[in-house]
Amino acid sequence: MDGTTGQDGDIGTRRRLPPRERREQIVAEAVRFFAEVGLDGNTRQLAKRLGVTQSLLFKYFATKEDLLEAVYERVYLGRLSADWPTRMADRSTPLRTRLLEFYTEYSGLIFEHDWMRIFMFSGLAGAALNHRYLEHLSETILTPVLAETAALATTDKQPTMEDIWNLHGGIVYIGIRKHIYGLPTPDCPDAAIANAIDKYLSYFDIGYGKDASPHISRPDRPDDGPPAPGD
Amino acid sequence: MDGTTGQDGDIGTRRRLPPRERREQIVAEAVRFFAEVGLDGNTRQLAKRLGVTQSLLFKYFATKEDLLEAVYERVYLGRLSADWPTRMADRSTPLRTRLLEFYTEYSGLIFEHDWMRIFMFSGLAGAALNHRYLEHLSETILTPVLAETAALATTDKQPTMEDIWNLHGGIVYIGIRKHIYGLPTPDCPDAAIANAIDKYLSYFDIGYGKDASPHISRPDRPDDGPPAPGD
DNA sequence: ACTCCTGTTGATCGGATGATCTATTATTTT
DNA sequence: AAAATAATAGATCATCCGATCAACAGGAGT
Repeated sequence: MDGTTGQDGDIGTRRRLPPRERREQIVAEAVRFFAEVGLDGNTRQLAKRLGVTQSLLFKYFATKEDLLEAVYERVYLGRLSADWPTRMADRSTPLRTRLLEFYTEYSGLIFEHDWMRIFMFSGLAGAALNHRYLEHLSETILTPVLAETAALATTDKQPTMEDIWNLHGGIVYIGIRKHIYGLPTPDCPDAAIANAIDKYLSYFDIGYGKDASPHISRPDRPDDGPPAPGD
Repeated sequence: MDGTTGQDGDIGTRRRLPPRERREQIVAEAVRFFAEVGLDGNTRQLAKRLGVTQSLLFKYFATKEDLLEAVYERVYLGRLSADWPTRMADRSTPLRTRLLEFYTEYSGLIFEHDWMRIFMFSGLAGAALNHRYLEHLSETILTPVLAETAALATTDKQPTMEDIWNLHGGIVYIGIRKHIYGLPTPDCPDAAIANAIDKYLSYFDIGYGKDASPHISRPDRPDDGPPAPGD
C-alpha cells in the first residue's frame, strides 16, 4: 500500500514532532523569515515556509509578539562572549592584538545576514533589547577599549568615547554595507578590520614599542605589516 | 447664527487648498509619518495626522506605492550637492579642508531623523533608489576621495576603497547611533568628524605640509589643532 | 487491535487595510 | 448668480492578518 503514509508531497518532512523540536524549528525559520521580509512579515507566509499550518504557530507562541521575542532572544543571545571584557583588559597582550582578536571574532559573529538585518529592524522599531544590547556592548567592550587606549596614548592626545565609537562604527559599517544595503564588500573583512585598527592606533601613537608584550614579538599575520612609528 | 462658518474645531487650517499645495502637504507629512512608524504605516493614520479623510490621499496618489515613491524622491533628492565632486578634486585646497567641508555639510544634511530612518527602511526593503544613491555617492564622492588620498599618500602605504568606506562609515555611524538606535551622541558632531578625518589623514601621513595650499595657512577652527607630523 | 494523548489541521471570526464610489458641502473662478 | 472644483462624510468592497476552536490523525502504552 503506497497511500498509507499520507504522502502529501512533503517528502522527507515528518509531520509530528516533539514540541521542543518543533518550537526550535519554528524559531529557526522565523529568524530567517523576519530577517528577510521585516518584522511585519505575516504568519501565514512563515507557516507556508515551514510547511505547517498557520494555526500551529499559535500553539507554540500565544501571540506573534511572543514569537518575535523568541526571535530576538535567539538572535541577540550569545552574540557577546563573556570573556571579551577580561581579555580586552589583559595588558600582557599588545592592544593591537587584543583589538584585532576581538573585532575578528566579533565580525565573524555579527557579519551575518540574519543578525544584521534583525538587529537593524529591531533598532528601527525601538526594541528594548536592541538598546540594552548596545549599552551592554558600550559598557563591557568599548569602555575598556577607551581605558586601554588612554593608558597607552600620549598625554596630549587623549581618546574620547567618540573615538571608540568611530573605530567601532567604521568596522560595523562593513556589515551594514553588505547585509543592509546589499553592496559588494571584501570576501574576508579581516584586512579591512586590521587597517581600521591600525589607523586608530596610529592616531594615538600606539605601536608595538609602547606595549609590554614580551611573549609576542610580531603578530602572526603574513600580510601587510603593522605600523611602527617608533621603529 | 453661529453655525454658518462650520467651525469643526480645525482652527487655523484651511480646508480647501490648491492641488499643488495639498500634494506638497501630504508628501511632507508622509515623510515624517513613514520615517516614524516604518513603510508599513497605514493610510488611515496618515490621513488622521493630516486632518483629512483617507480617501483624499487616493485623489493625489493612485496607490500607496505611488505615495511612497514620492516620499523617496523627496527624501533622496537634493541630498547630494552637484558641486561636491569638483570641490573634492580641487587641489588648491588642502585635502583636510576639503574633507572637513564635505563631511560637515554632508552630515548637516543627512544627520536628520526622517532622512536617516527612511534611508534605512528603504535600504532594508531593497529599494532601487537606495542602491542607486549609494552607488552615486561612491562614484562621485568616495572615488575622488580615494584619488586625492592616493595622490598625497606615501608610496608604500596606498589607500584602497575600503579605507574610504571606513572613513565614511565611521562618520555616518554617528547618525545611525542617534536616529536609528536612539543612543546619545554629541550635540554637534563636527569635532568627532574632524577627529575621524585627522585619524584618516594621519594614517596616510598626510598633513598640511604635503598639501599645496598657499592661501590657507590654518583652518579657521579655534579648537584642537590639526595633526602636523612633518611640522 | 484498541484506546488515549497530543500534535496538527482546516474552517472561521473580528478587525484592519488598501482602494473605490456616491452624495453633499465649501470655496474659488467666471 | 452660476459654474467649476476641492474636500468631506461615509458607506462599502475585497483582501489580508492575527487569533480561536472544534475536529482529525498518528504514534505510544497497556
